[in-house]
Amino acid sequence: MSWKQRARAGAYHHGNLREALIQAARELIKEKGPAGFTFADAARWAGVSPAAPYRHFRDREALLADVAREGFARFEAMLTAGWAGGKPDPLTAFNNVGRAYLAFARAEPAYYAAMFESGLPPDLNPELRAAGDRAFAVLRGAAESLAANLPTKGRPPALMMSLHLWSMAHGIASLFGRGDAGRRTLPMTAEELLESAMLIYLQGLGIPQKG
Amino acid sequence: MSWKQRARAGAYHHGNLREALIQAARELIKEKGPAGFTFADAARWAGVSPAAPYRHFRDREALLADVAREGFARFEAMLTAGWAGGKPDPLTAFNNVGRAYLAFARAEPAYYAAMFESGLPPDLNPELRAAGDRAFAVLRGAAESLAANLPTKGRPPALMMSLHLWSMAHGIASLFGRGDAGRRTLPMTAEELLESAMLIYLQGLGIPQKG
DNA sequence: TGTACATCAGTGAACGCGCGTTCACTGATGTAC
DNA sequence: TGTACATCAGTGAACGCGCGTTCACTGATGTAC
Repeated sequence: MSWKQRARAGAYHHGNLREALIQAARELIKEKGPAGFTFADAARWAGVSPAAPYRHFRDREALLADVAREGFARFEAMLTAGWAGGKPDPLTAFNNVGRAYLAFARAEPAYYAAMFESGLPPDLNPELRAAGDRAFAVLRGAAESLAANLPTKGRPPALMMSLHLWSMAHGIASLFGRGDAGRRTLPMTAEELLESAMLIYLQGLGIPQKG
Repeated sequence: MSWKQRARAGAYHHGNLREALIQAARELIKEKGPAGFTFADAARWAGVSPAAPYRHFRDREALLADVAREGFARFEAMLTAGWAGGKPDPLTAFNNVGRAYLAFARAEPAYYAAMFESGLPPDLNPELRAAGDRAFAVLRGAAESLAANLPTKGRPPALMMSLHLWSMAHGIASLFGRGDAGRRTLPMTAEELLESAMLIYLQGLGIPQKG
């Protein structure tokens, strides 16, 4: 019978309020943007009193930072899956990382906004910064594998190549590939735009295209 | 003496409150982000009563949209100046458009944020949309001039090339070249990153580099 | 050139509202013995 | 296995505050004659 008592009484101790608040923030950010939610909002969404969130987060910004941190972790996982250890070949896998970037931005507009458009200064929050760096490291690893196949002469540093990929994917995602109302319409898909850019870029690097 | 009376009494009729409010919004956005200012804030900054802004803007969002619209107009002017009619040659001028993009983002973080990160849906405000299109038209014109010098065979559409430039410049500016606290540090300048990317990209298009 | 009047652009007081935050509290849970 | 106690995670009432918005108003400006 104790489980039954728990189920009834469970309303008091929420059990996992911390995660519920992050989930609430995501929901509210998706609807109204990173600026469009309040601490009280999140509490209401999670079904607790307005004082409850203070048990878990110092303030609204701390909650927002945790959403961003969690977002970077999922982002990292998605990029890693896109890379797939360089399979079937580094060139294809490199392109797949770009596609994963776009897929994440579209599927998770709330995480994306918290990560990149919330105004949180990346350099002032070490944990957040570290989470972002781990995600970027995936891009860098991919660029390094790809660079290894290039002729040494005139080869750009892998770090730079990874920053090129990051910037291009980020620009396309922010302008044309977002999952919220800020998206600009385009006479092609975001994926096609990225793929065409990568094609020309890789050609410039001297990487032979598949025929 | 009438000028003196004006100077004293001028406090009543502000004279150019509309512009003053836009200026106030820019100042406040620069400090605290697009979400970080209120209608009352702007009025206070401009030195008028909290009811005064209603004579000029329906609400906060209308003011924000006007900031963005004005921003796009200045952006367009800056890109046009960068292009400089394709002088000294289309290739150099094309790169200069990219530099102008970065320069604007760095020099005008408030405009940039209002234009691209305020959450205003671009497709729901025709005037705003038109202002953005005019700015983009500069990129497109530049890409068309550049494309005219390319071998016809395998040449990508100029529209696509201009979208590539836009996305890359935007990605770099948003991540590494912004003028506010959201900037990520980088082991090179944003300009160097853009230039290196363009170099590879143009090589991929078969455009001979200058030696 | 002067006067009367309409219009415009601001005032300032007032309001209801929701937010952030604090506080003493209490119900539920975990643990020592 | 049961009991006492400490700790934890929530309540709910309260507060001060600033915001958005309305309102009747008034000072300044422009214009007709």
